[in-house]
Amino acid sequence: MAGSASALTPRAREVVGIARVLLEREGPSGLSMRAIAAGLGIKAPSLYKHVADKGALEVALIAAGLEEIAEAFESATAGAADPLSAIAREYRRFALAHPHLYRLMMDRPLPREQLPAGLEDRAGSVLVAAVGGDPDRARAAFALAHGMVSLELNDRFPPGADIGAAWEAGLAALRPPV
Amino acid sequence: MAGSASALTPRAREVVGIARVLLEREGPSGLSMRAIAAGLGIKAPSLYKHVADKGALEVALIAAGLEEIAEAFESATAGAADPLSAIAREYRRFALAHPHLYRLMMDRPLPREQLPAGLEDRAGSVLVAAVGGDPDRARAAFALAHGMVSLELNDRFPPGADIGAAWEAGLAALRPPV
DNA sequence: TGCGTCGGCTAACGATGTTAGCTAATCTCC
DNA sequence: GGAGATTAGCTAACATCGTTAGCCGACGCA
Repeated sequence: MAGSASALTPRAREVVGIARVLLEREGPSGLSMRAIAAGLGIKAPSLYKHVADKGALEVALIAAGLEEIAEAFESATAGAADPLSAIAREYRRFALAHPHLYRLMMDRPLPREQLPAGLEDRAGSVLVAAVGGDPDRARAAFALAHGMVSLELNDRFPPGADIGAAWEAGLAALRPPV
Repeated sequence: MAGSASALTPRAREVVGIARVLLEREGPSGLSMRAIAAGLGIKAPSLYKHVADKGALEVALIAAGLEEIAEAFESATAGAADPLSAIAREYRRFALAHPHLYRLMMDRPLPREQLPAGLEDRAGSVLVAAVGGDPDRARAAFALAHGMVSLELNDRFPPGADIGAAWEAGLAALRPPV
């Protein structure tokens, strides 16, 4: 019985909704309990009637993000000629569209116990298939993708680097052999 | 004239030294100005006589970490038969030995202006050579390495995953062609 | 001797997450 | 319909955080 998103009361879902907007619009420093409360027209302490603490709120955001990624993977690979590239495209698109959420999701240990069961495997199994069935290659591909977007979001490549070409170089190396 | 580590006064270097110990031992939440000051037997406001603010202190830690990595790369590739594997080994070793410092270094945009000039390129050029000269492959290798250690540090691989095998799968794909 | 810089100090401010305890409204049930 | 319980808000407050202002003693040096 992990506290999954569906276990949230309607008002709690509003809280998470505002939190999401604030995080995406103003970054992590804008995600304060007082700001979230203000977005709902209430005061900060009242939030604790709906959410255990800020950590639980973040877990809800993480779970929502993971679900969006899993759905994107599933629909992108359905009948795709090159599923690995399709996944890579979706992964990068998500990270660039939601940079603060992506960091919140990835820059800390996974709170497995508090996540809906099976969520983690959903995205994983699609990737294993796309890479040809080898879980080690799938993990390398996961690392490549996470590393690429993480470095891109944190402005780690030298100015002028052709990030698309770097992606293609990595994917070409990891694409399943014919 | 970026404020490089060598531009620090001796007392400031002590401050950074305590900060490093605190960060590595207690994690980012243990890295407070008051705790650093206590480690020196003084009070927090006195720190500002030696360091501009907490951000500058973090930049000093980041610069120190980058220098250590660059040195490790250089000595590990000197005359190595398989330089790419040597770099990968050093990279992972550093990240696992200093997880909190690694996160501090990587989980944010690079403060290029405040870093000693050339520091960034030092590690980069070694990697480009190790991968066979193609900068795109070098960036993919960088992403692979950062992704692998980031996922490992954040406990992102399923329990029981053979992380060494995943590394090898990725490196094998990116190793320069004979 | 006197002046200036250096490196401490205390007091305080504003922001953060969070708790305790109150209250008004609403729901449930006899 | 009235009584009790639950819900969902509130104010006040606390500890902790980074940081600033302003004071003061010790030391170097002319």
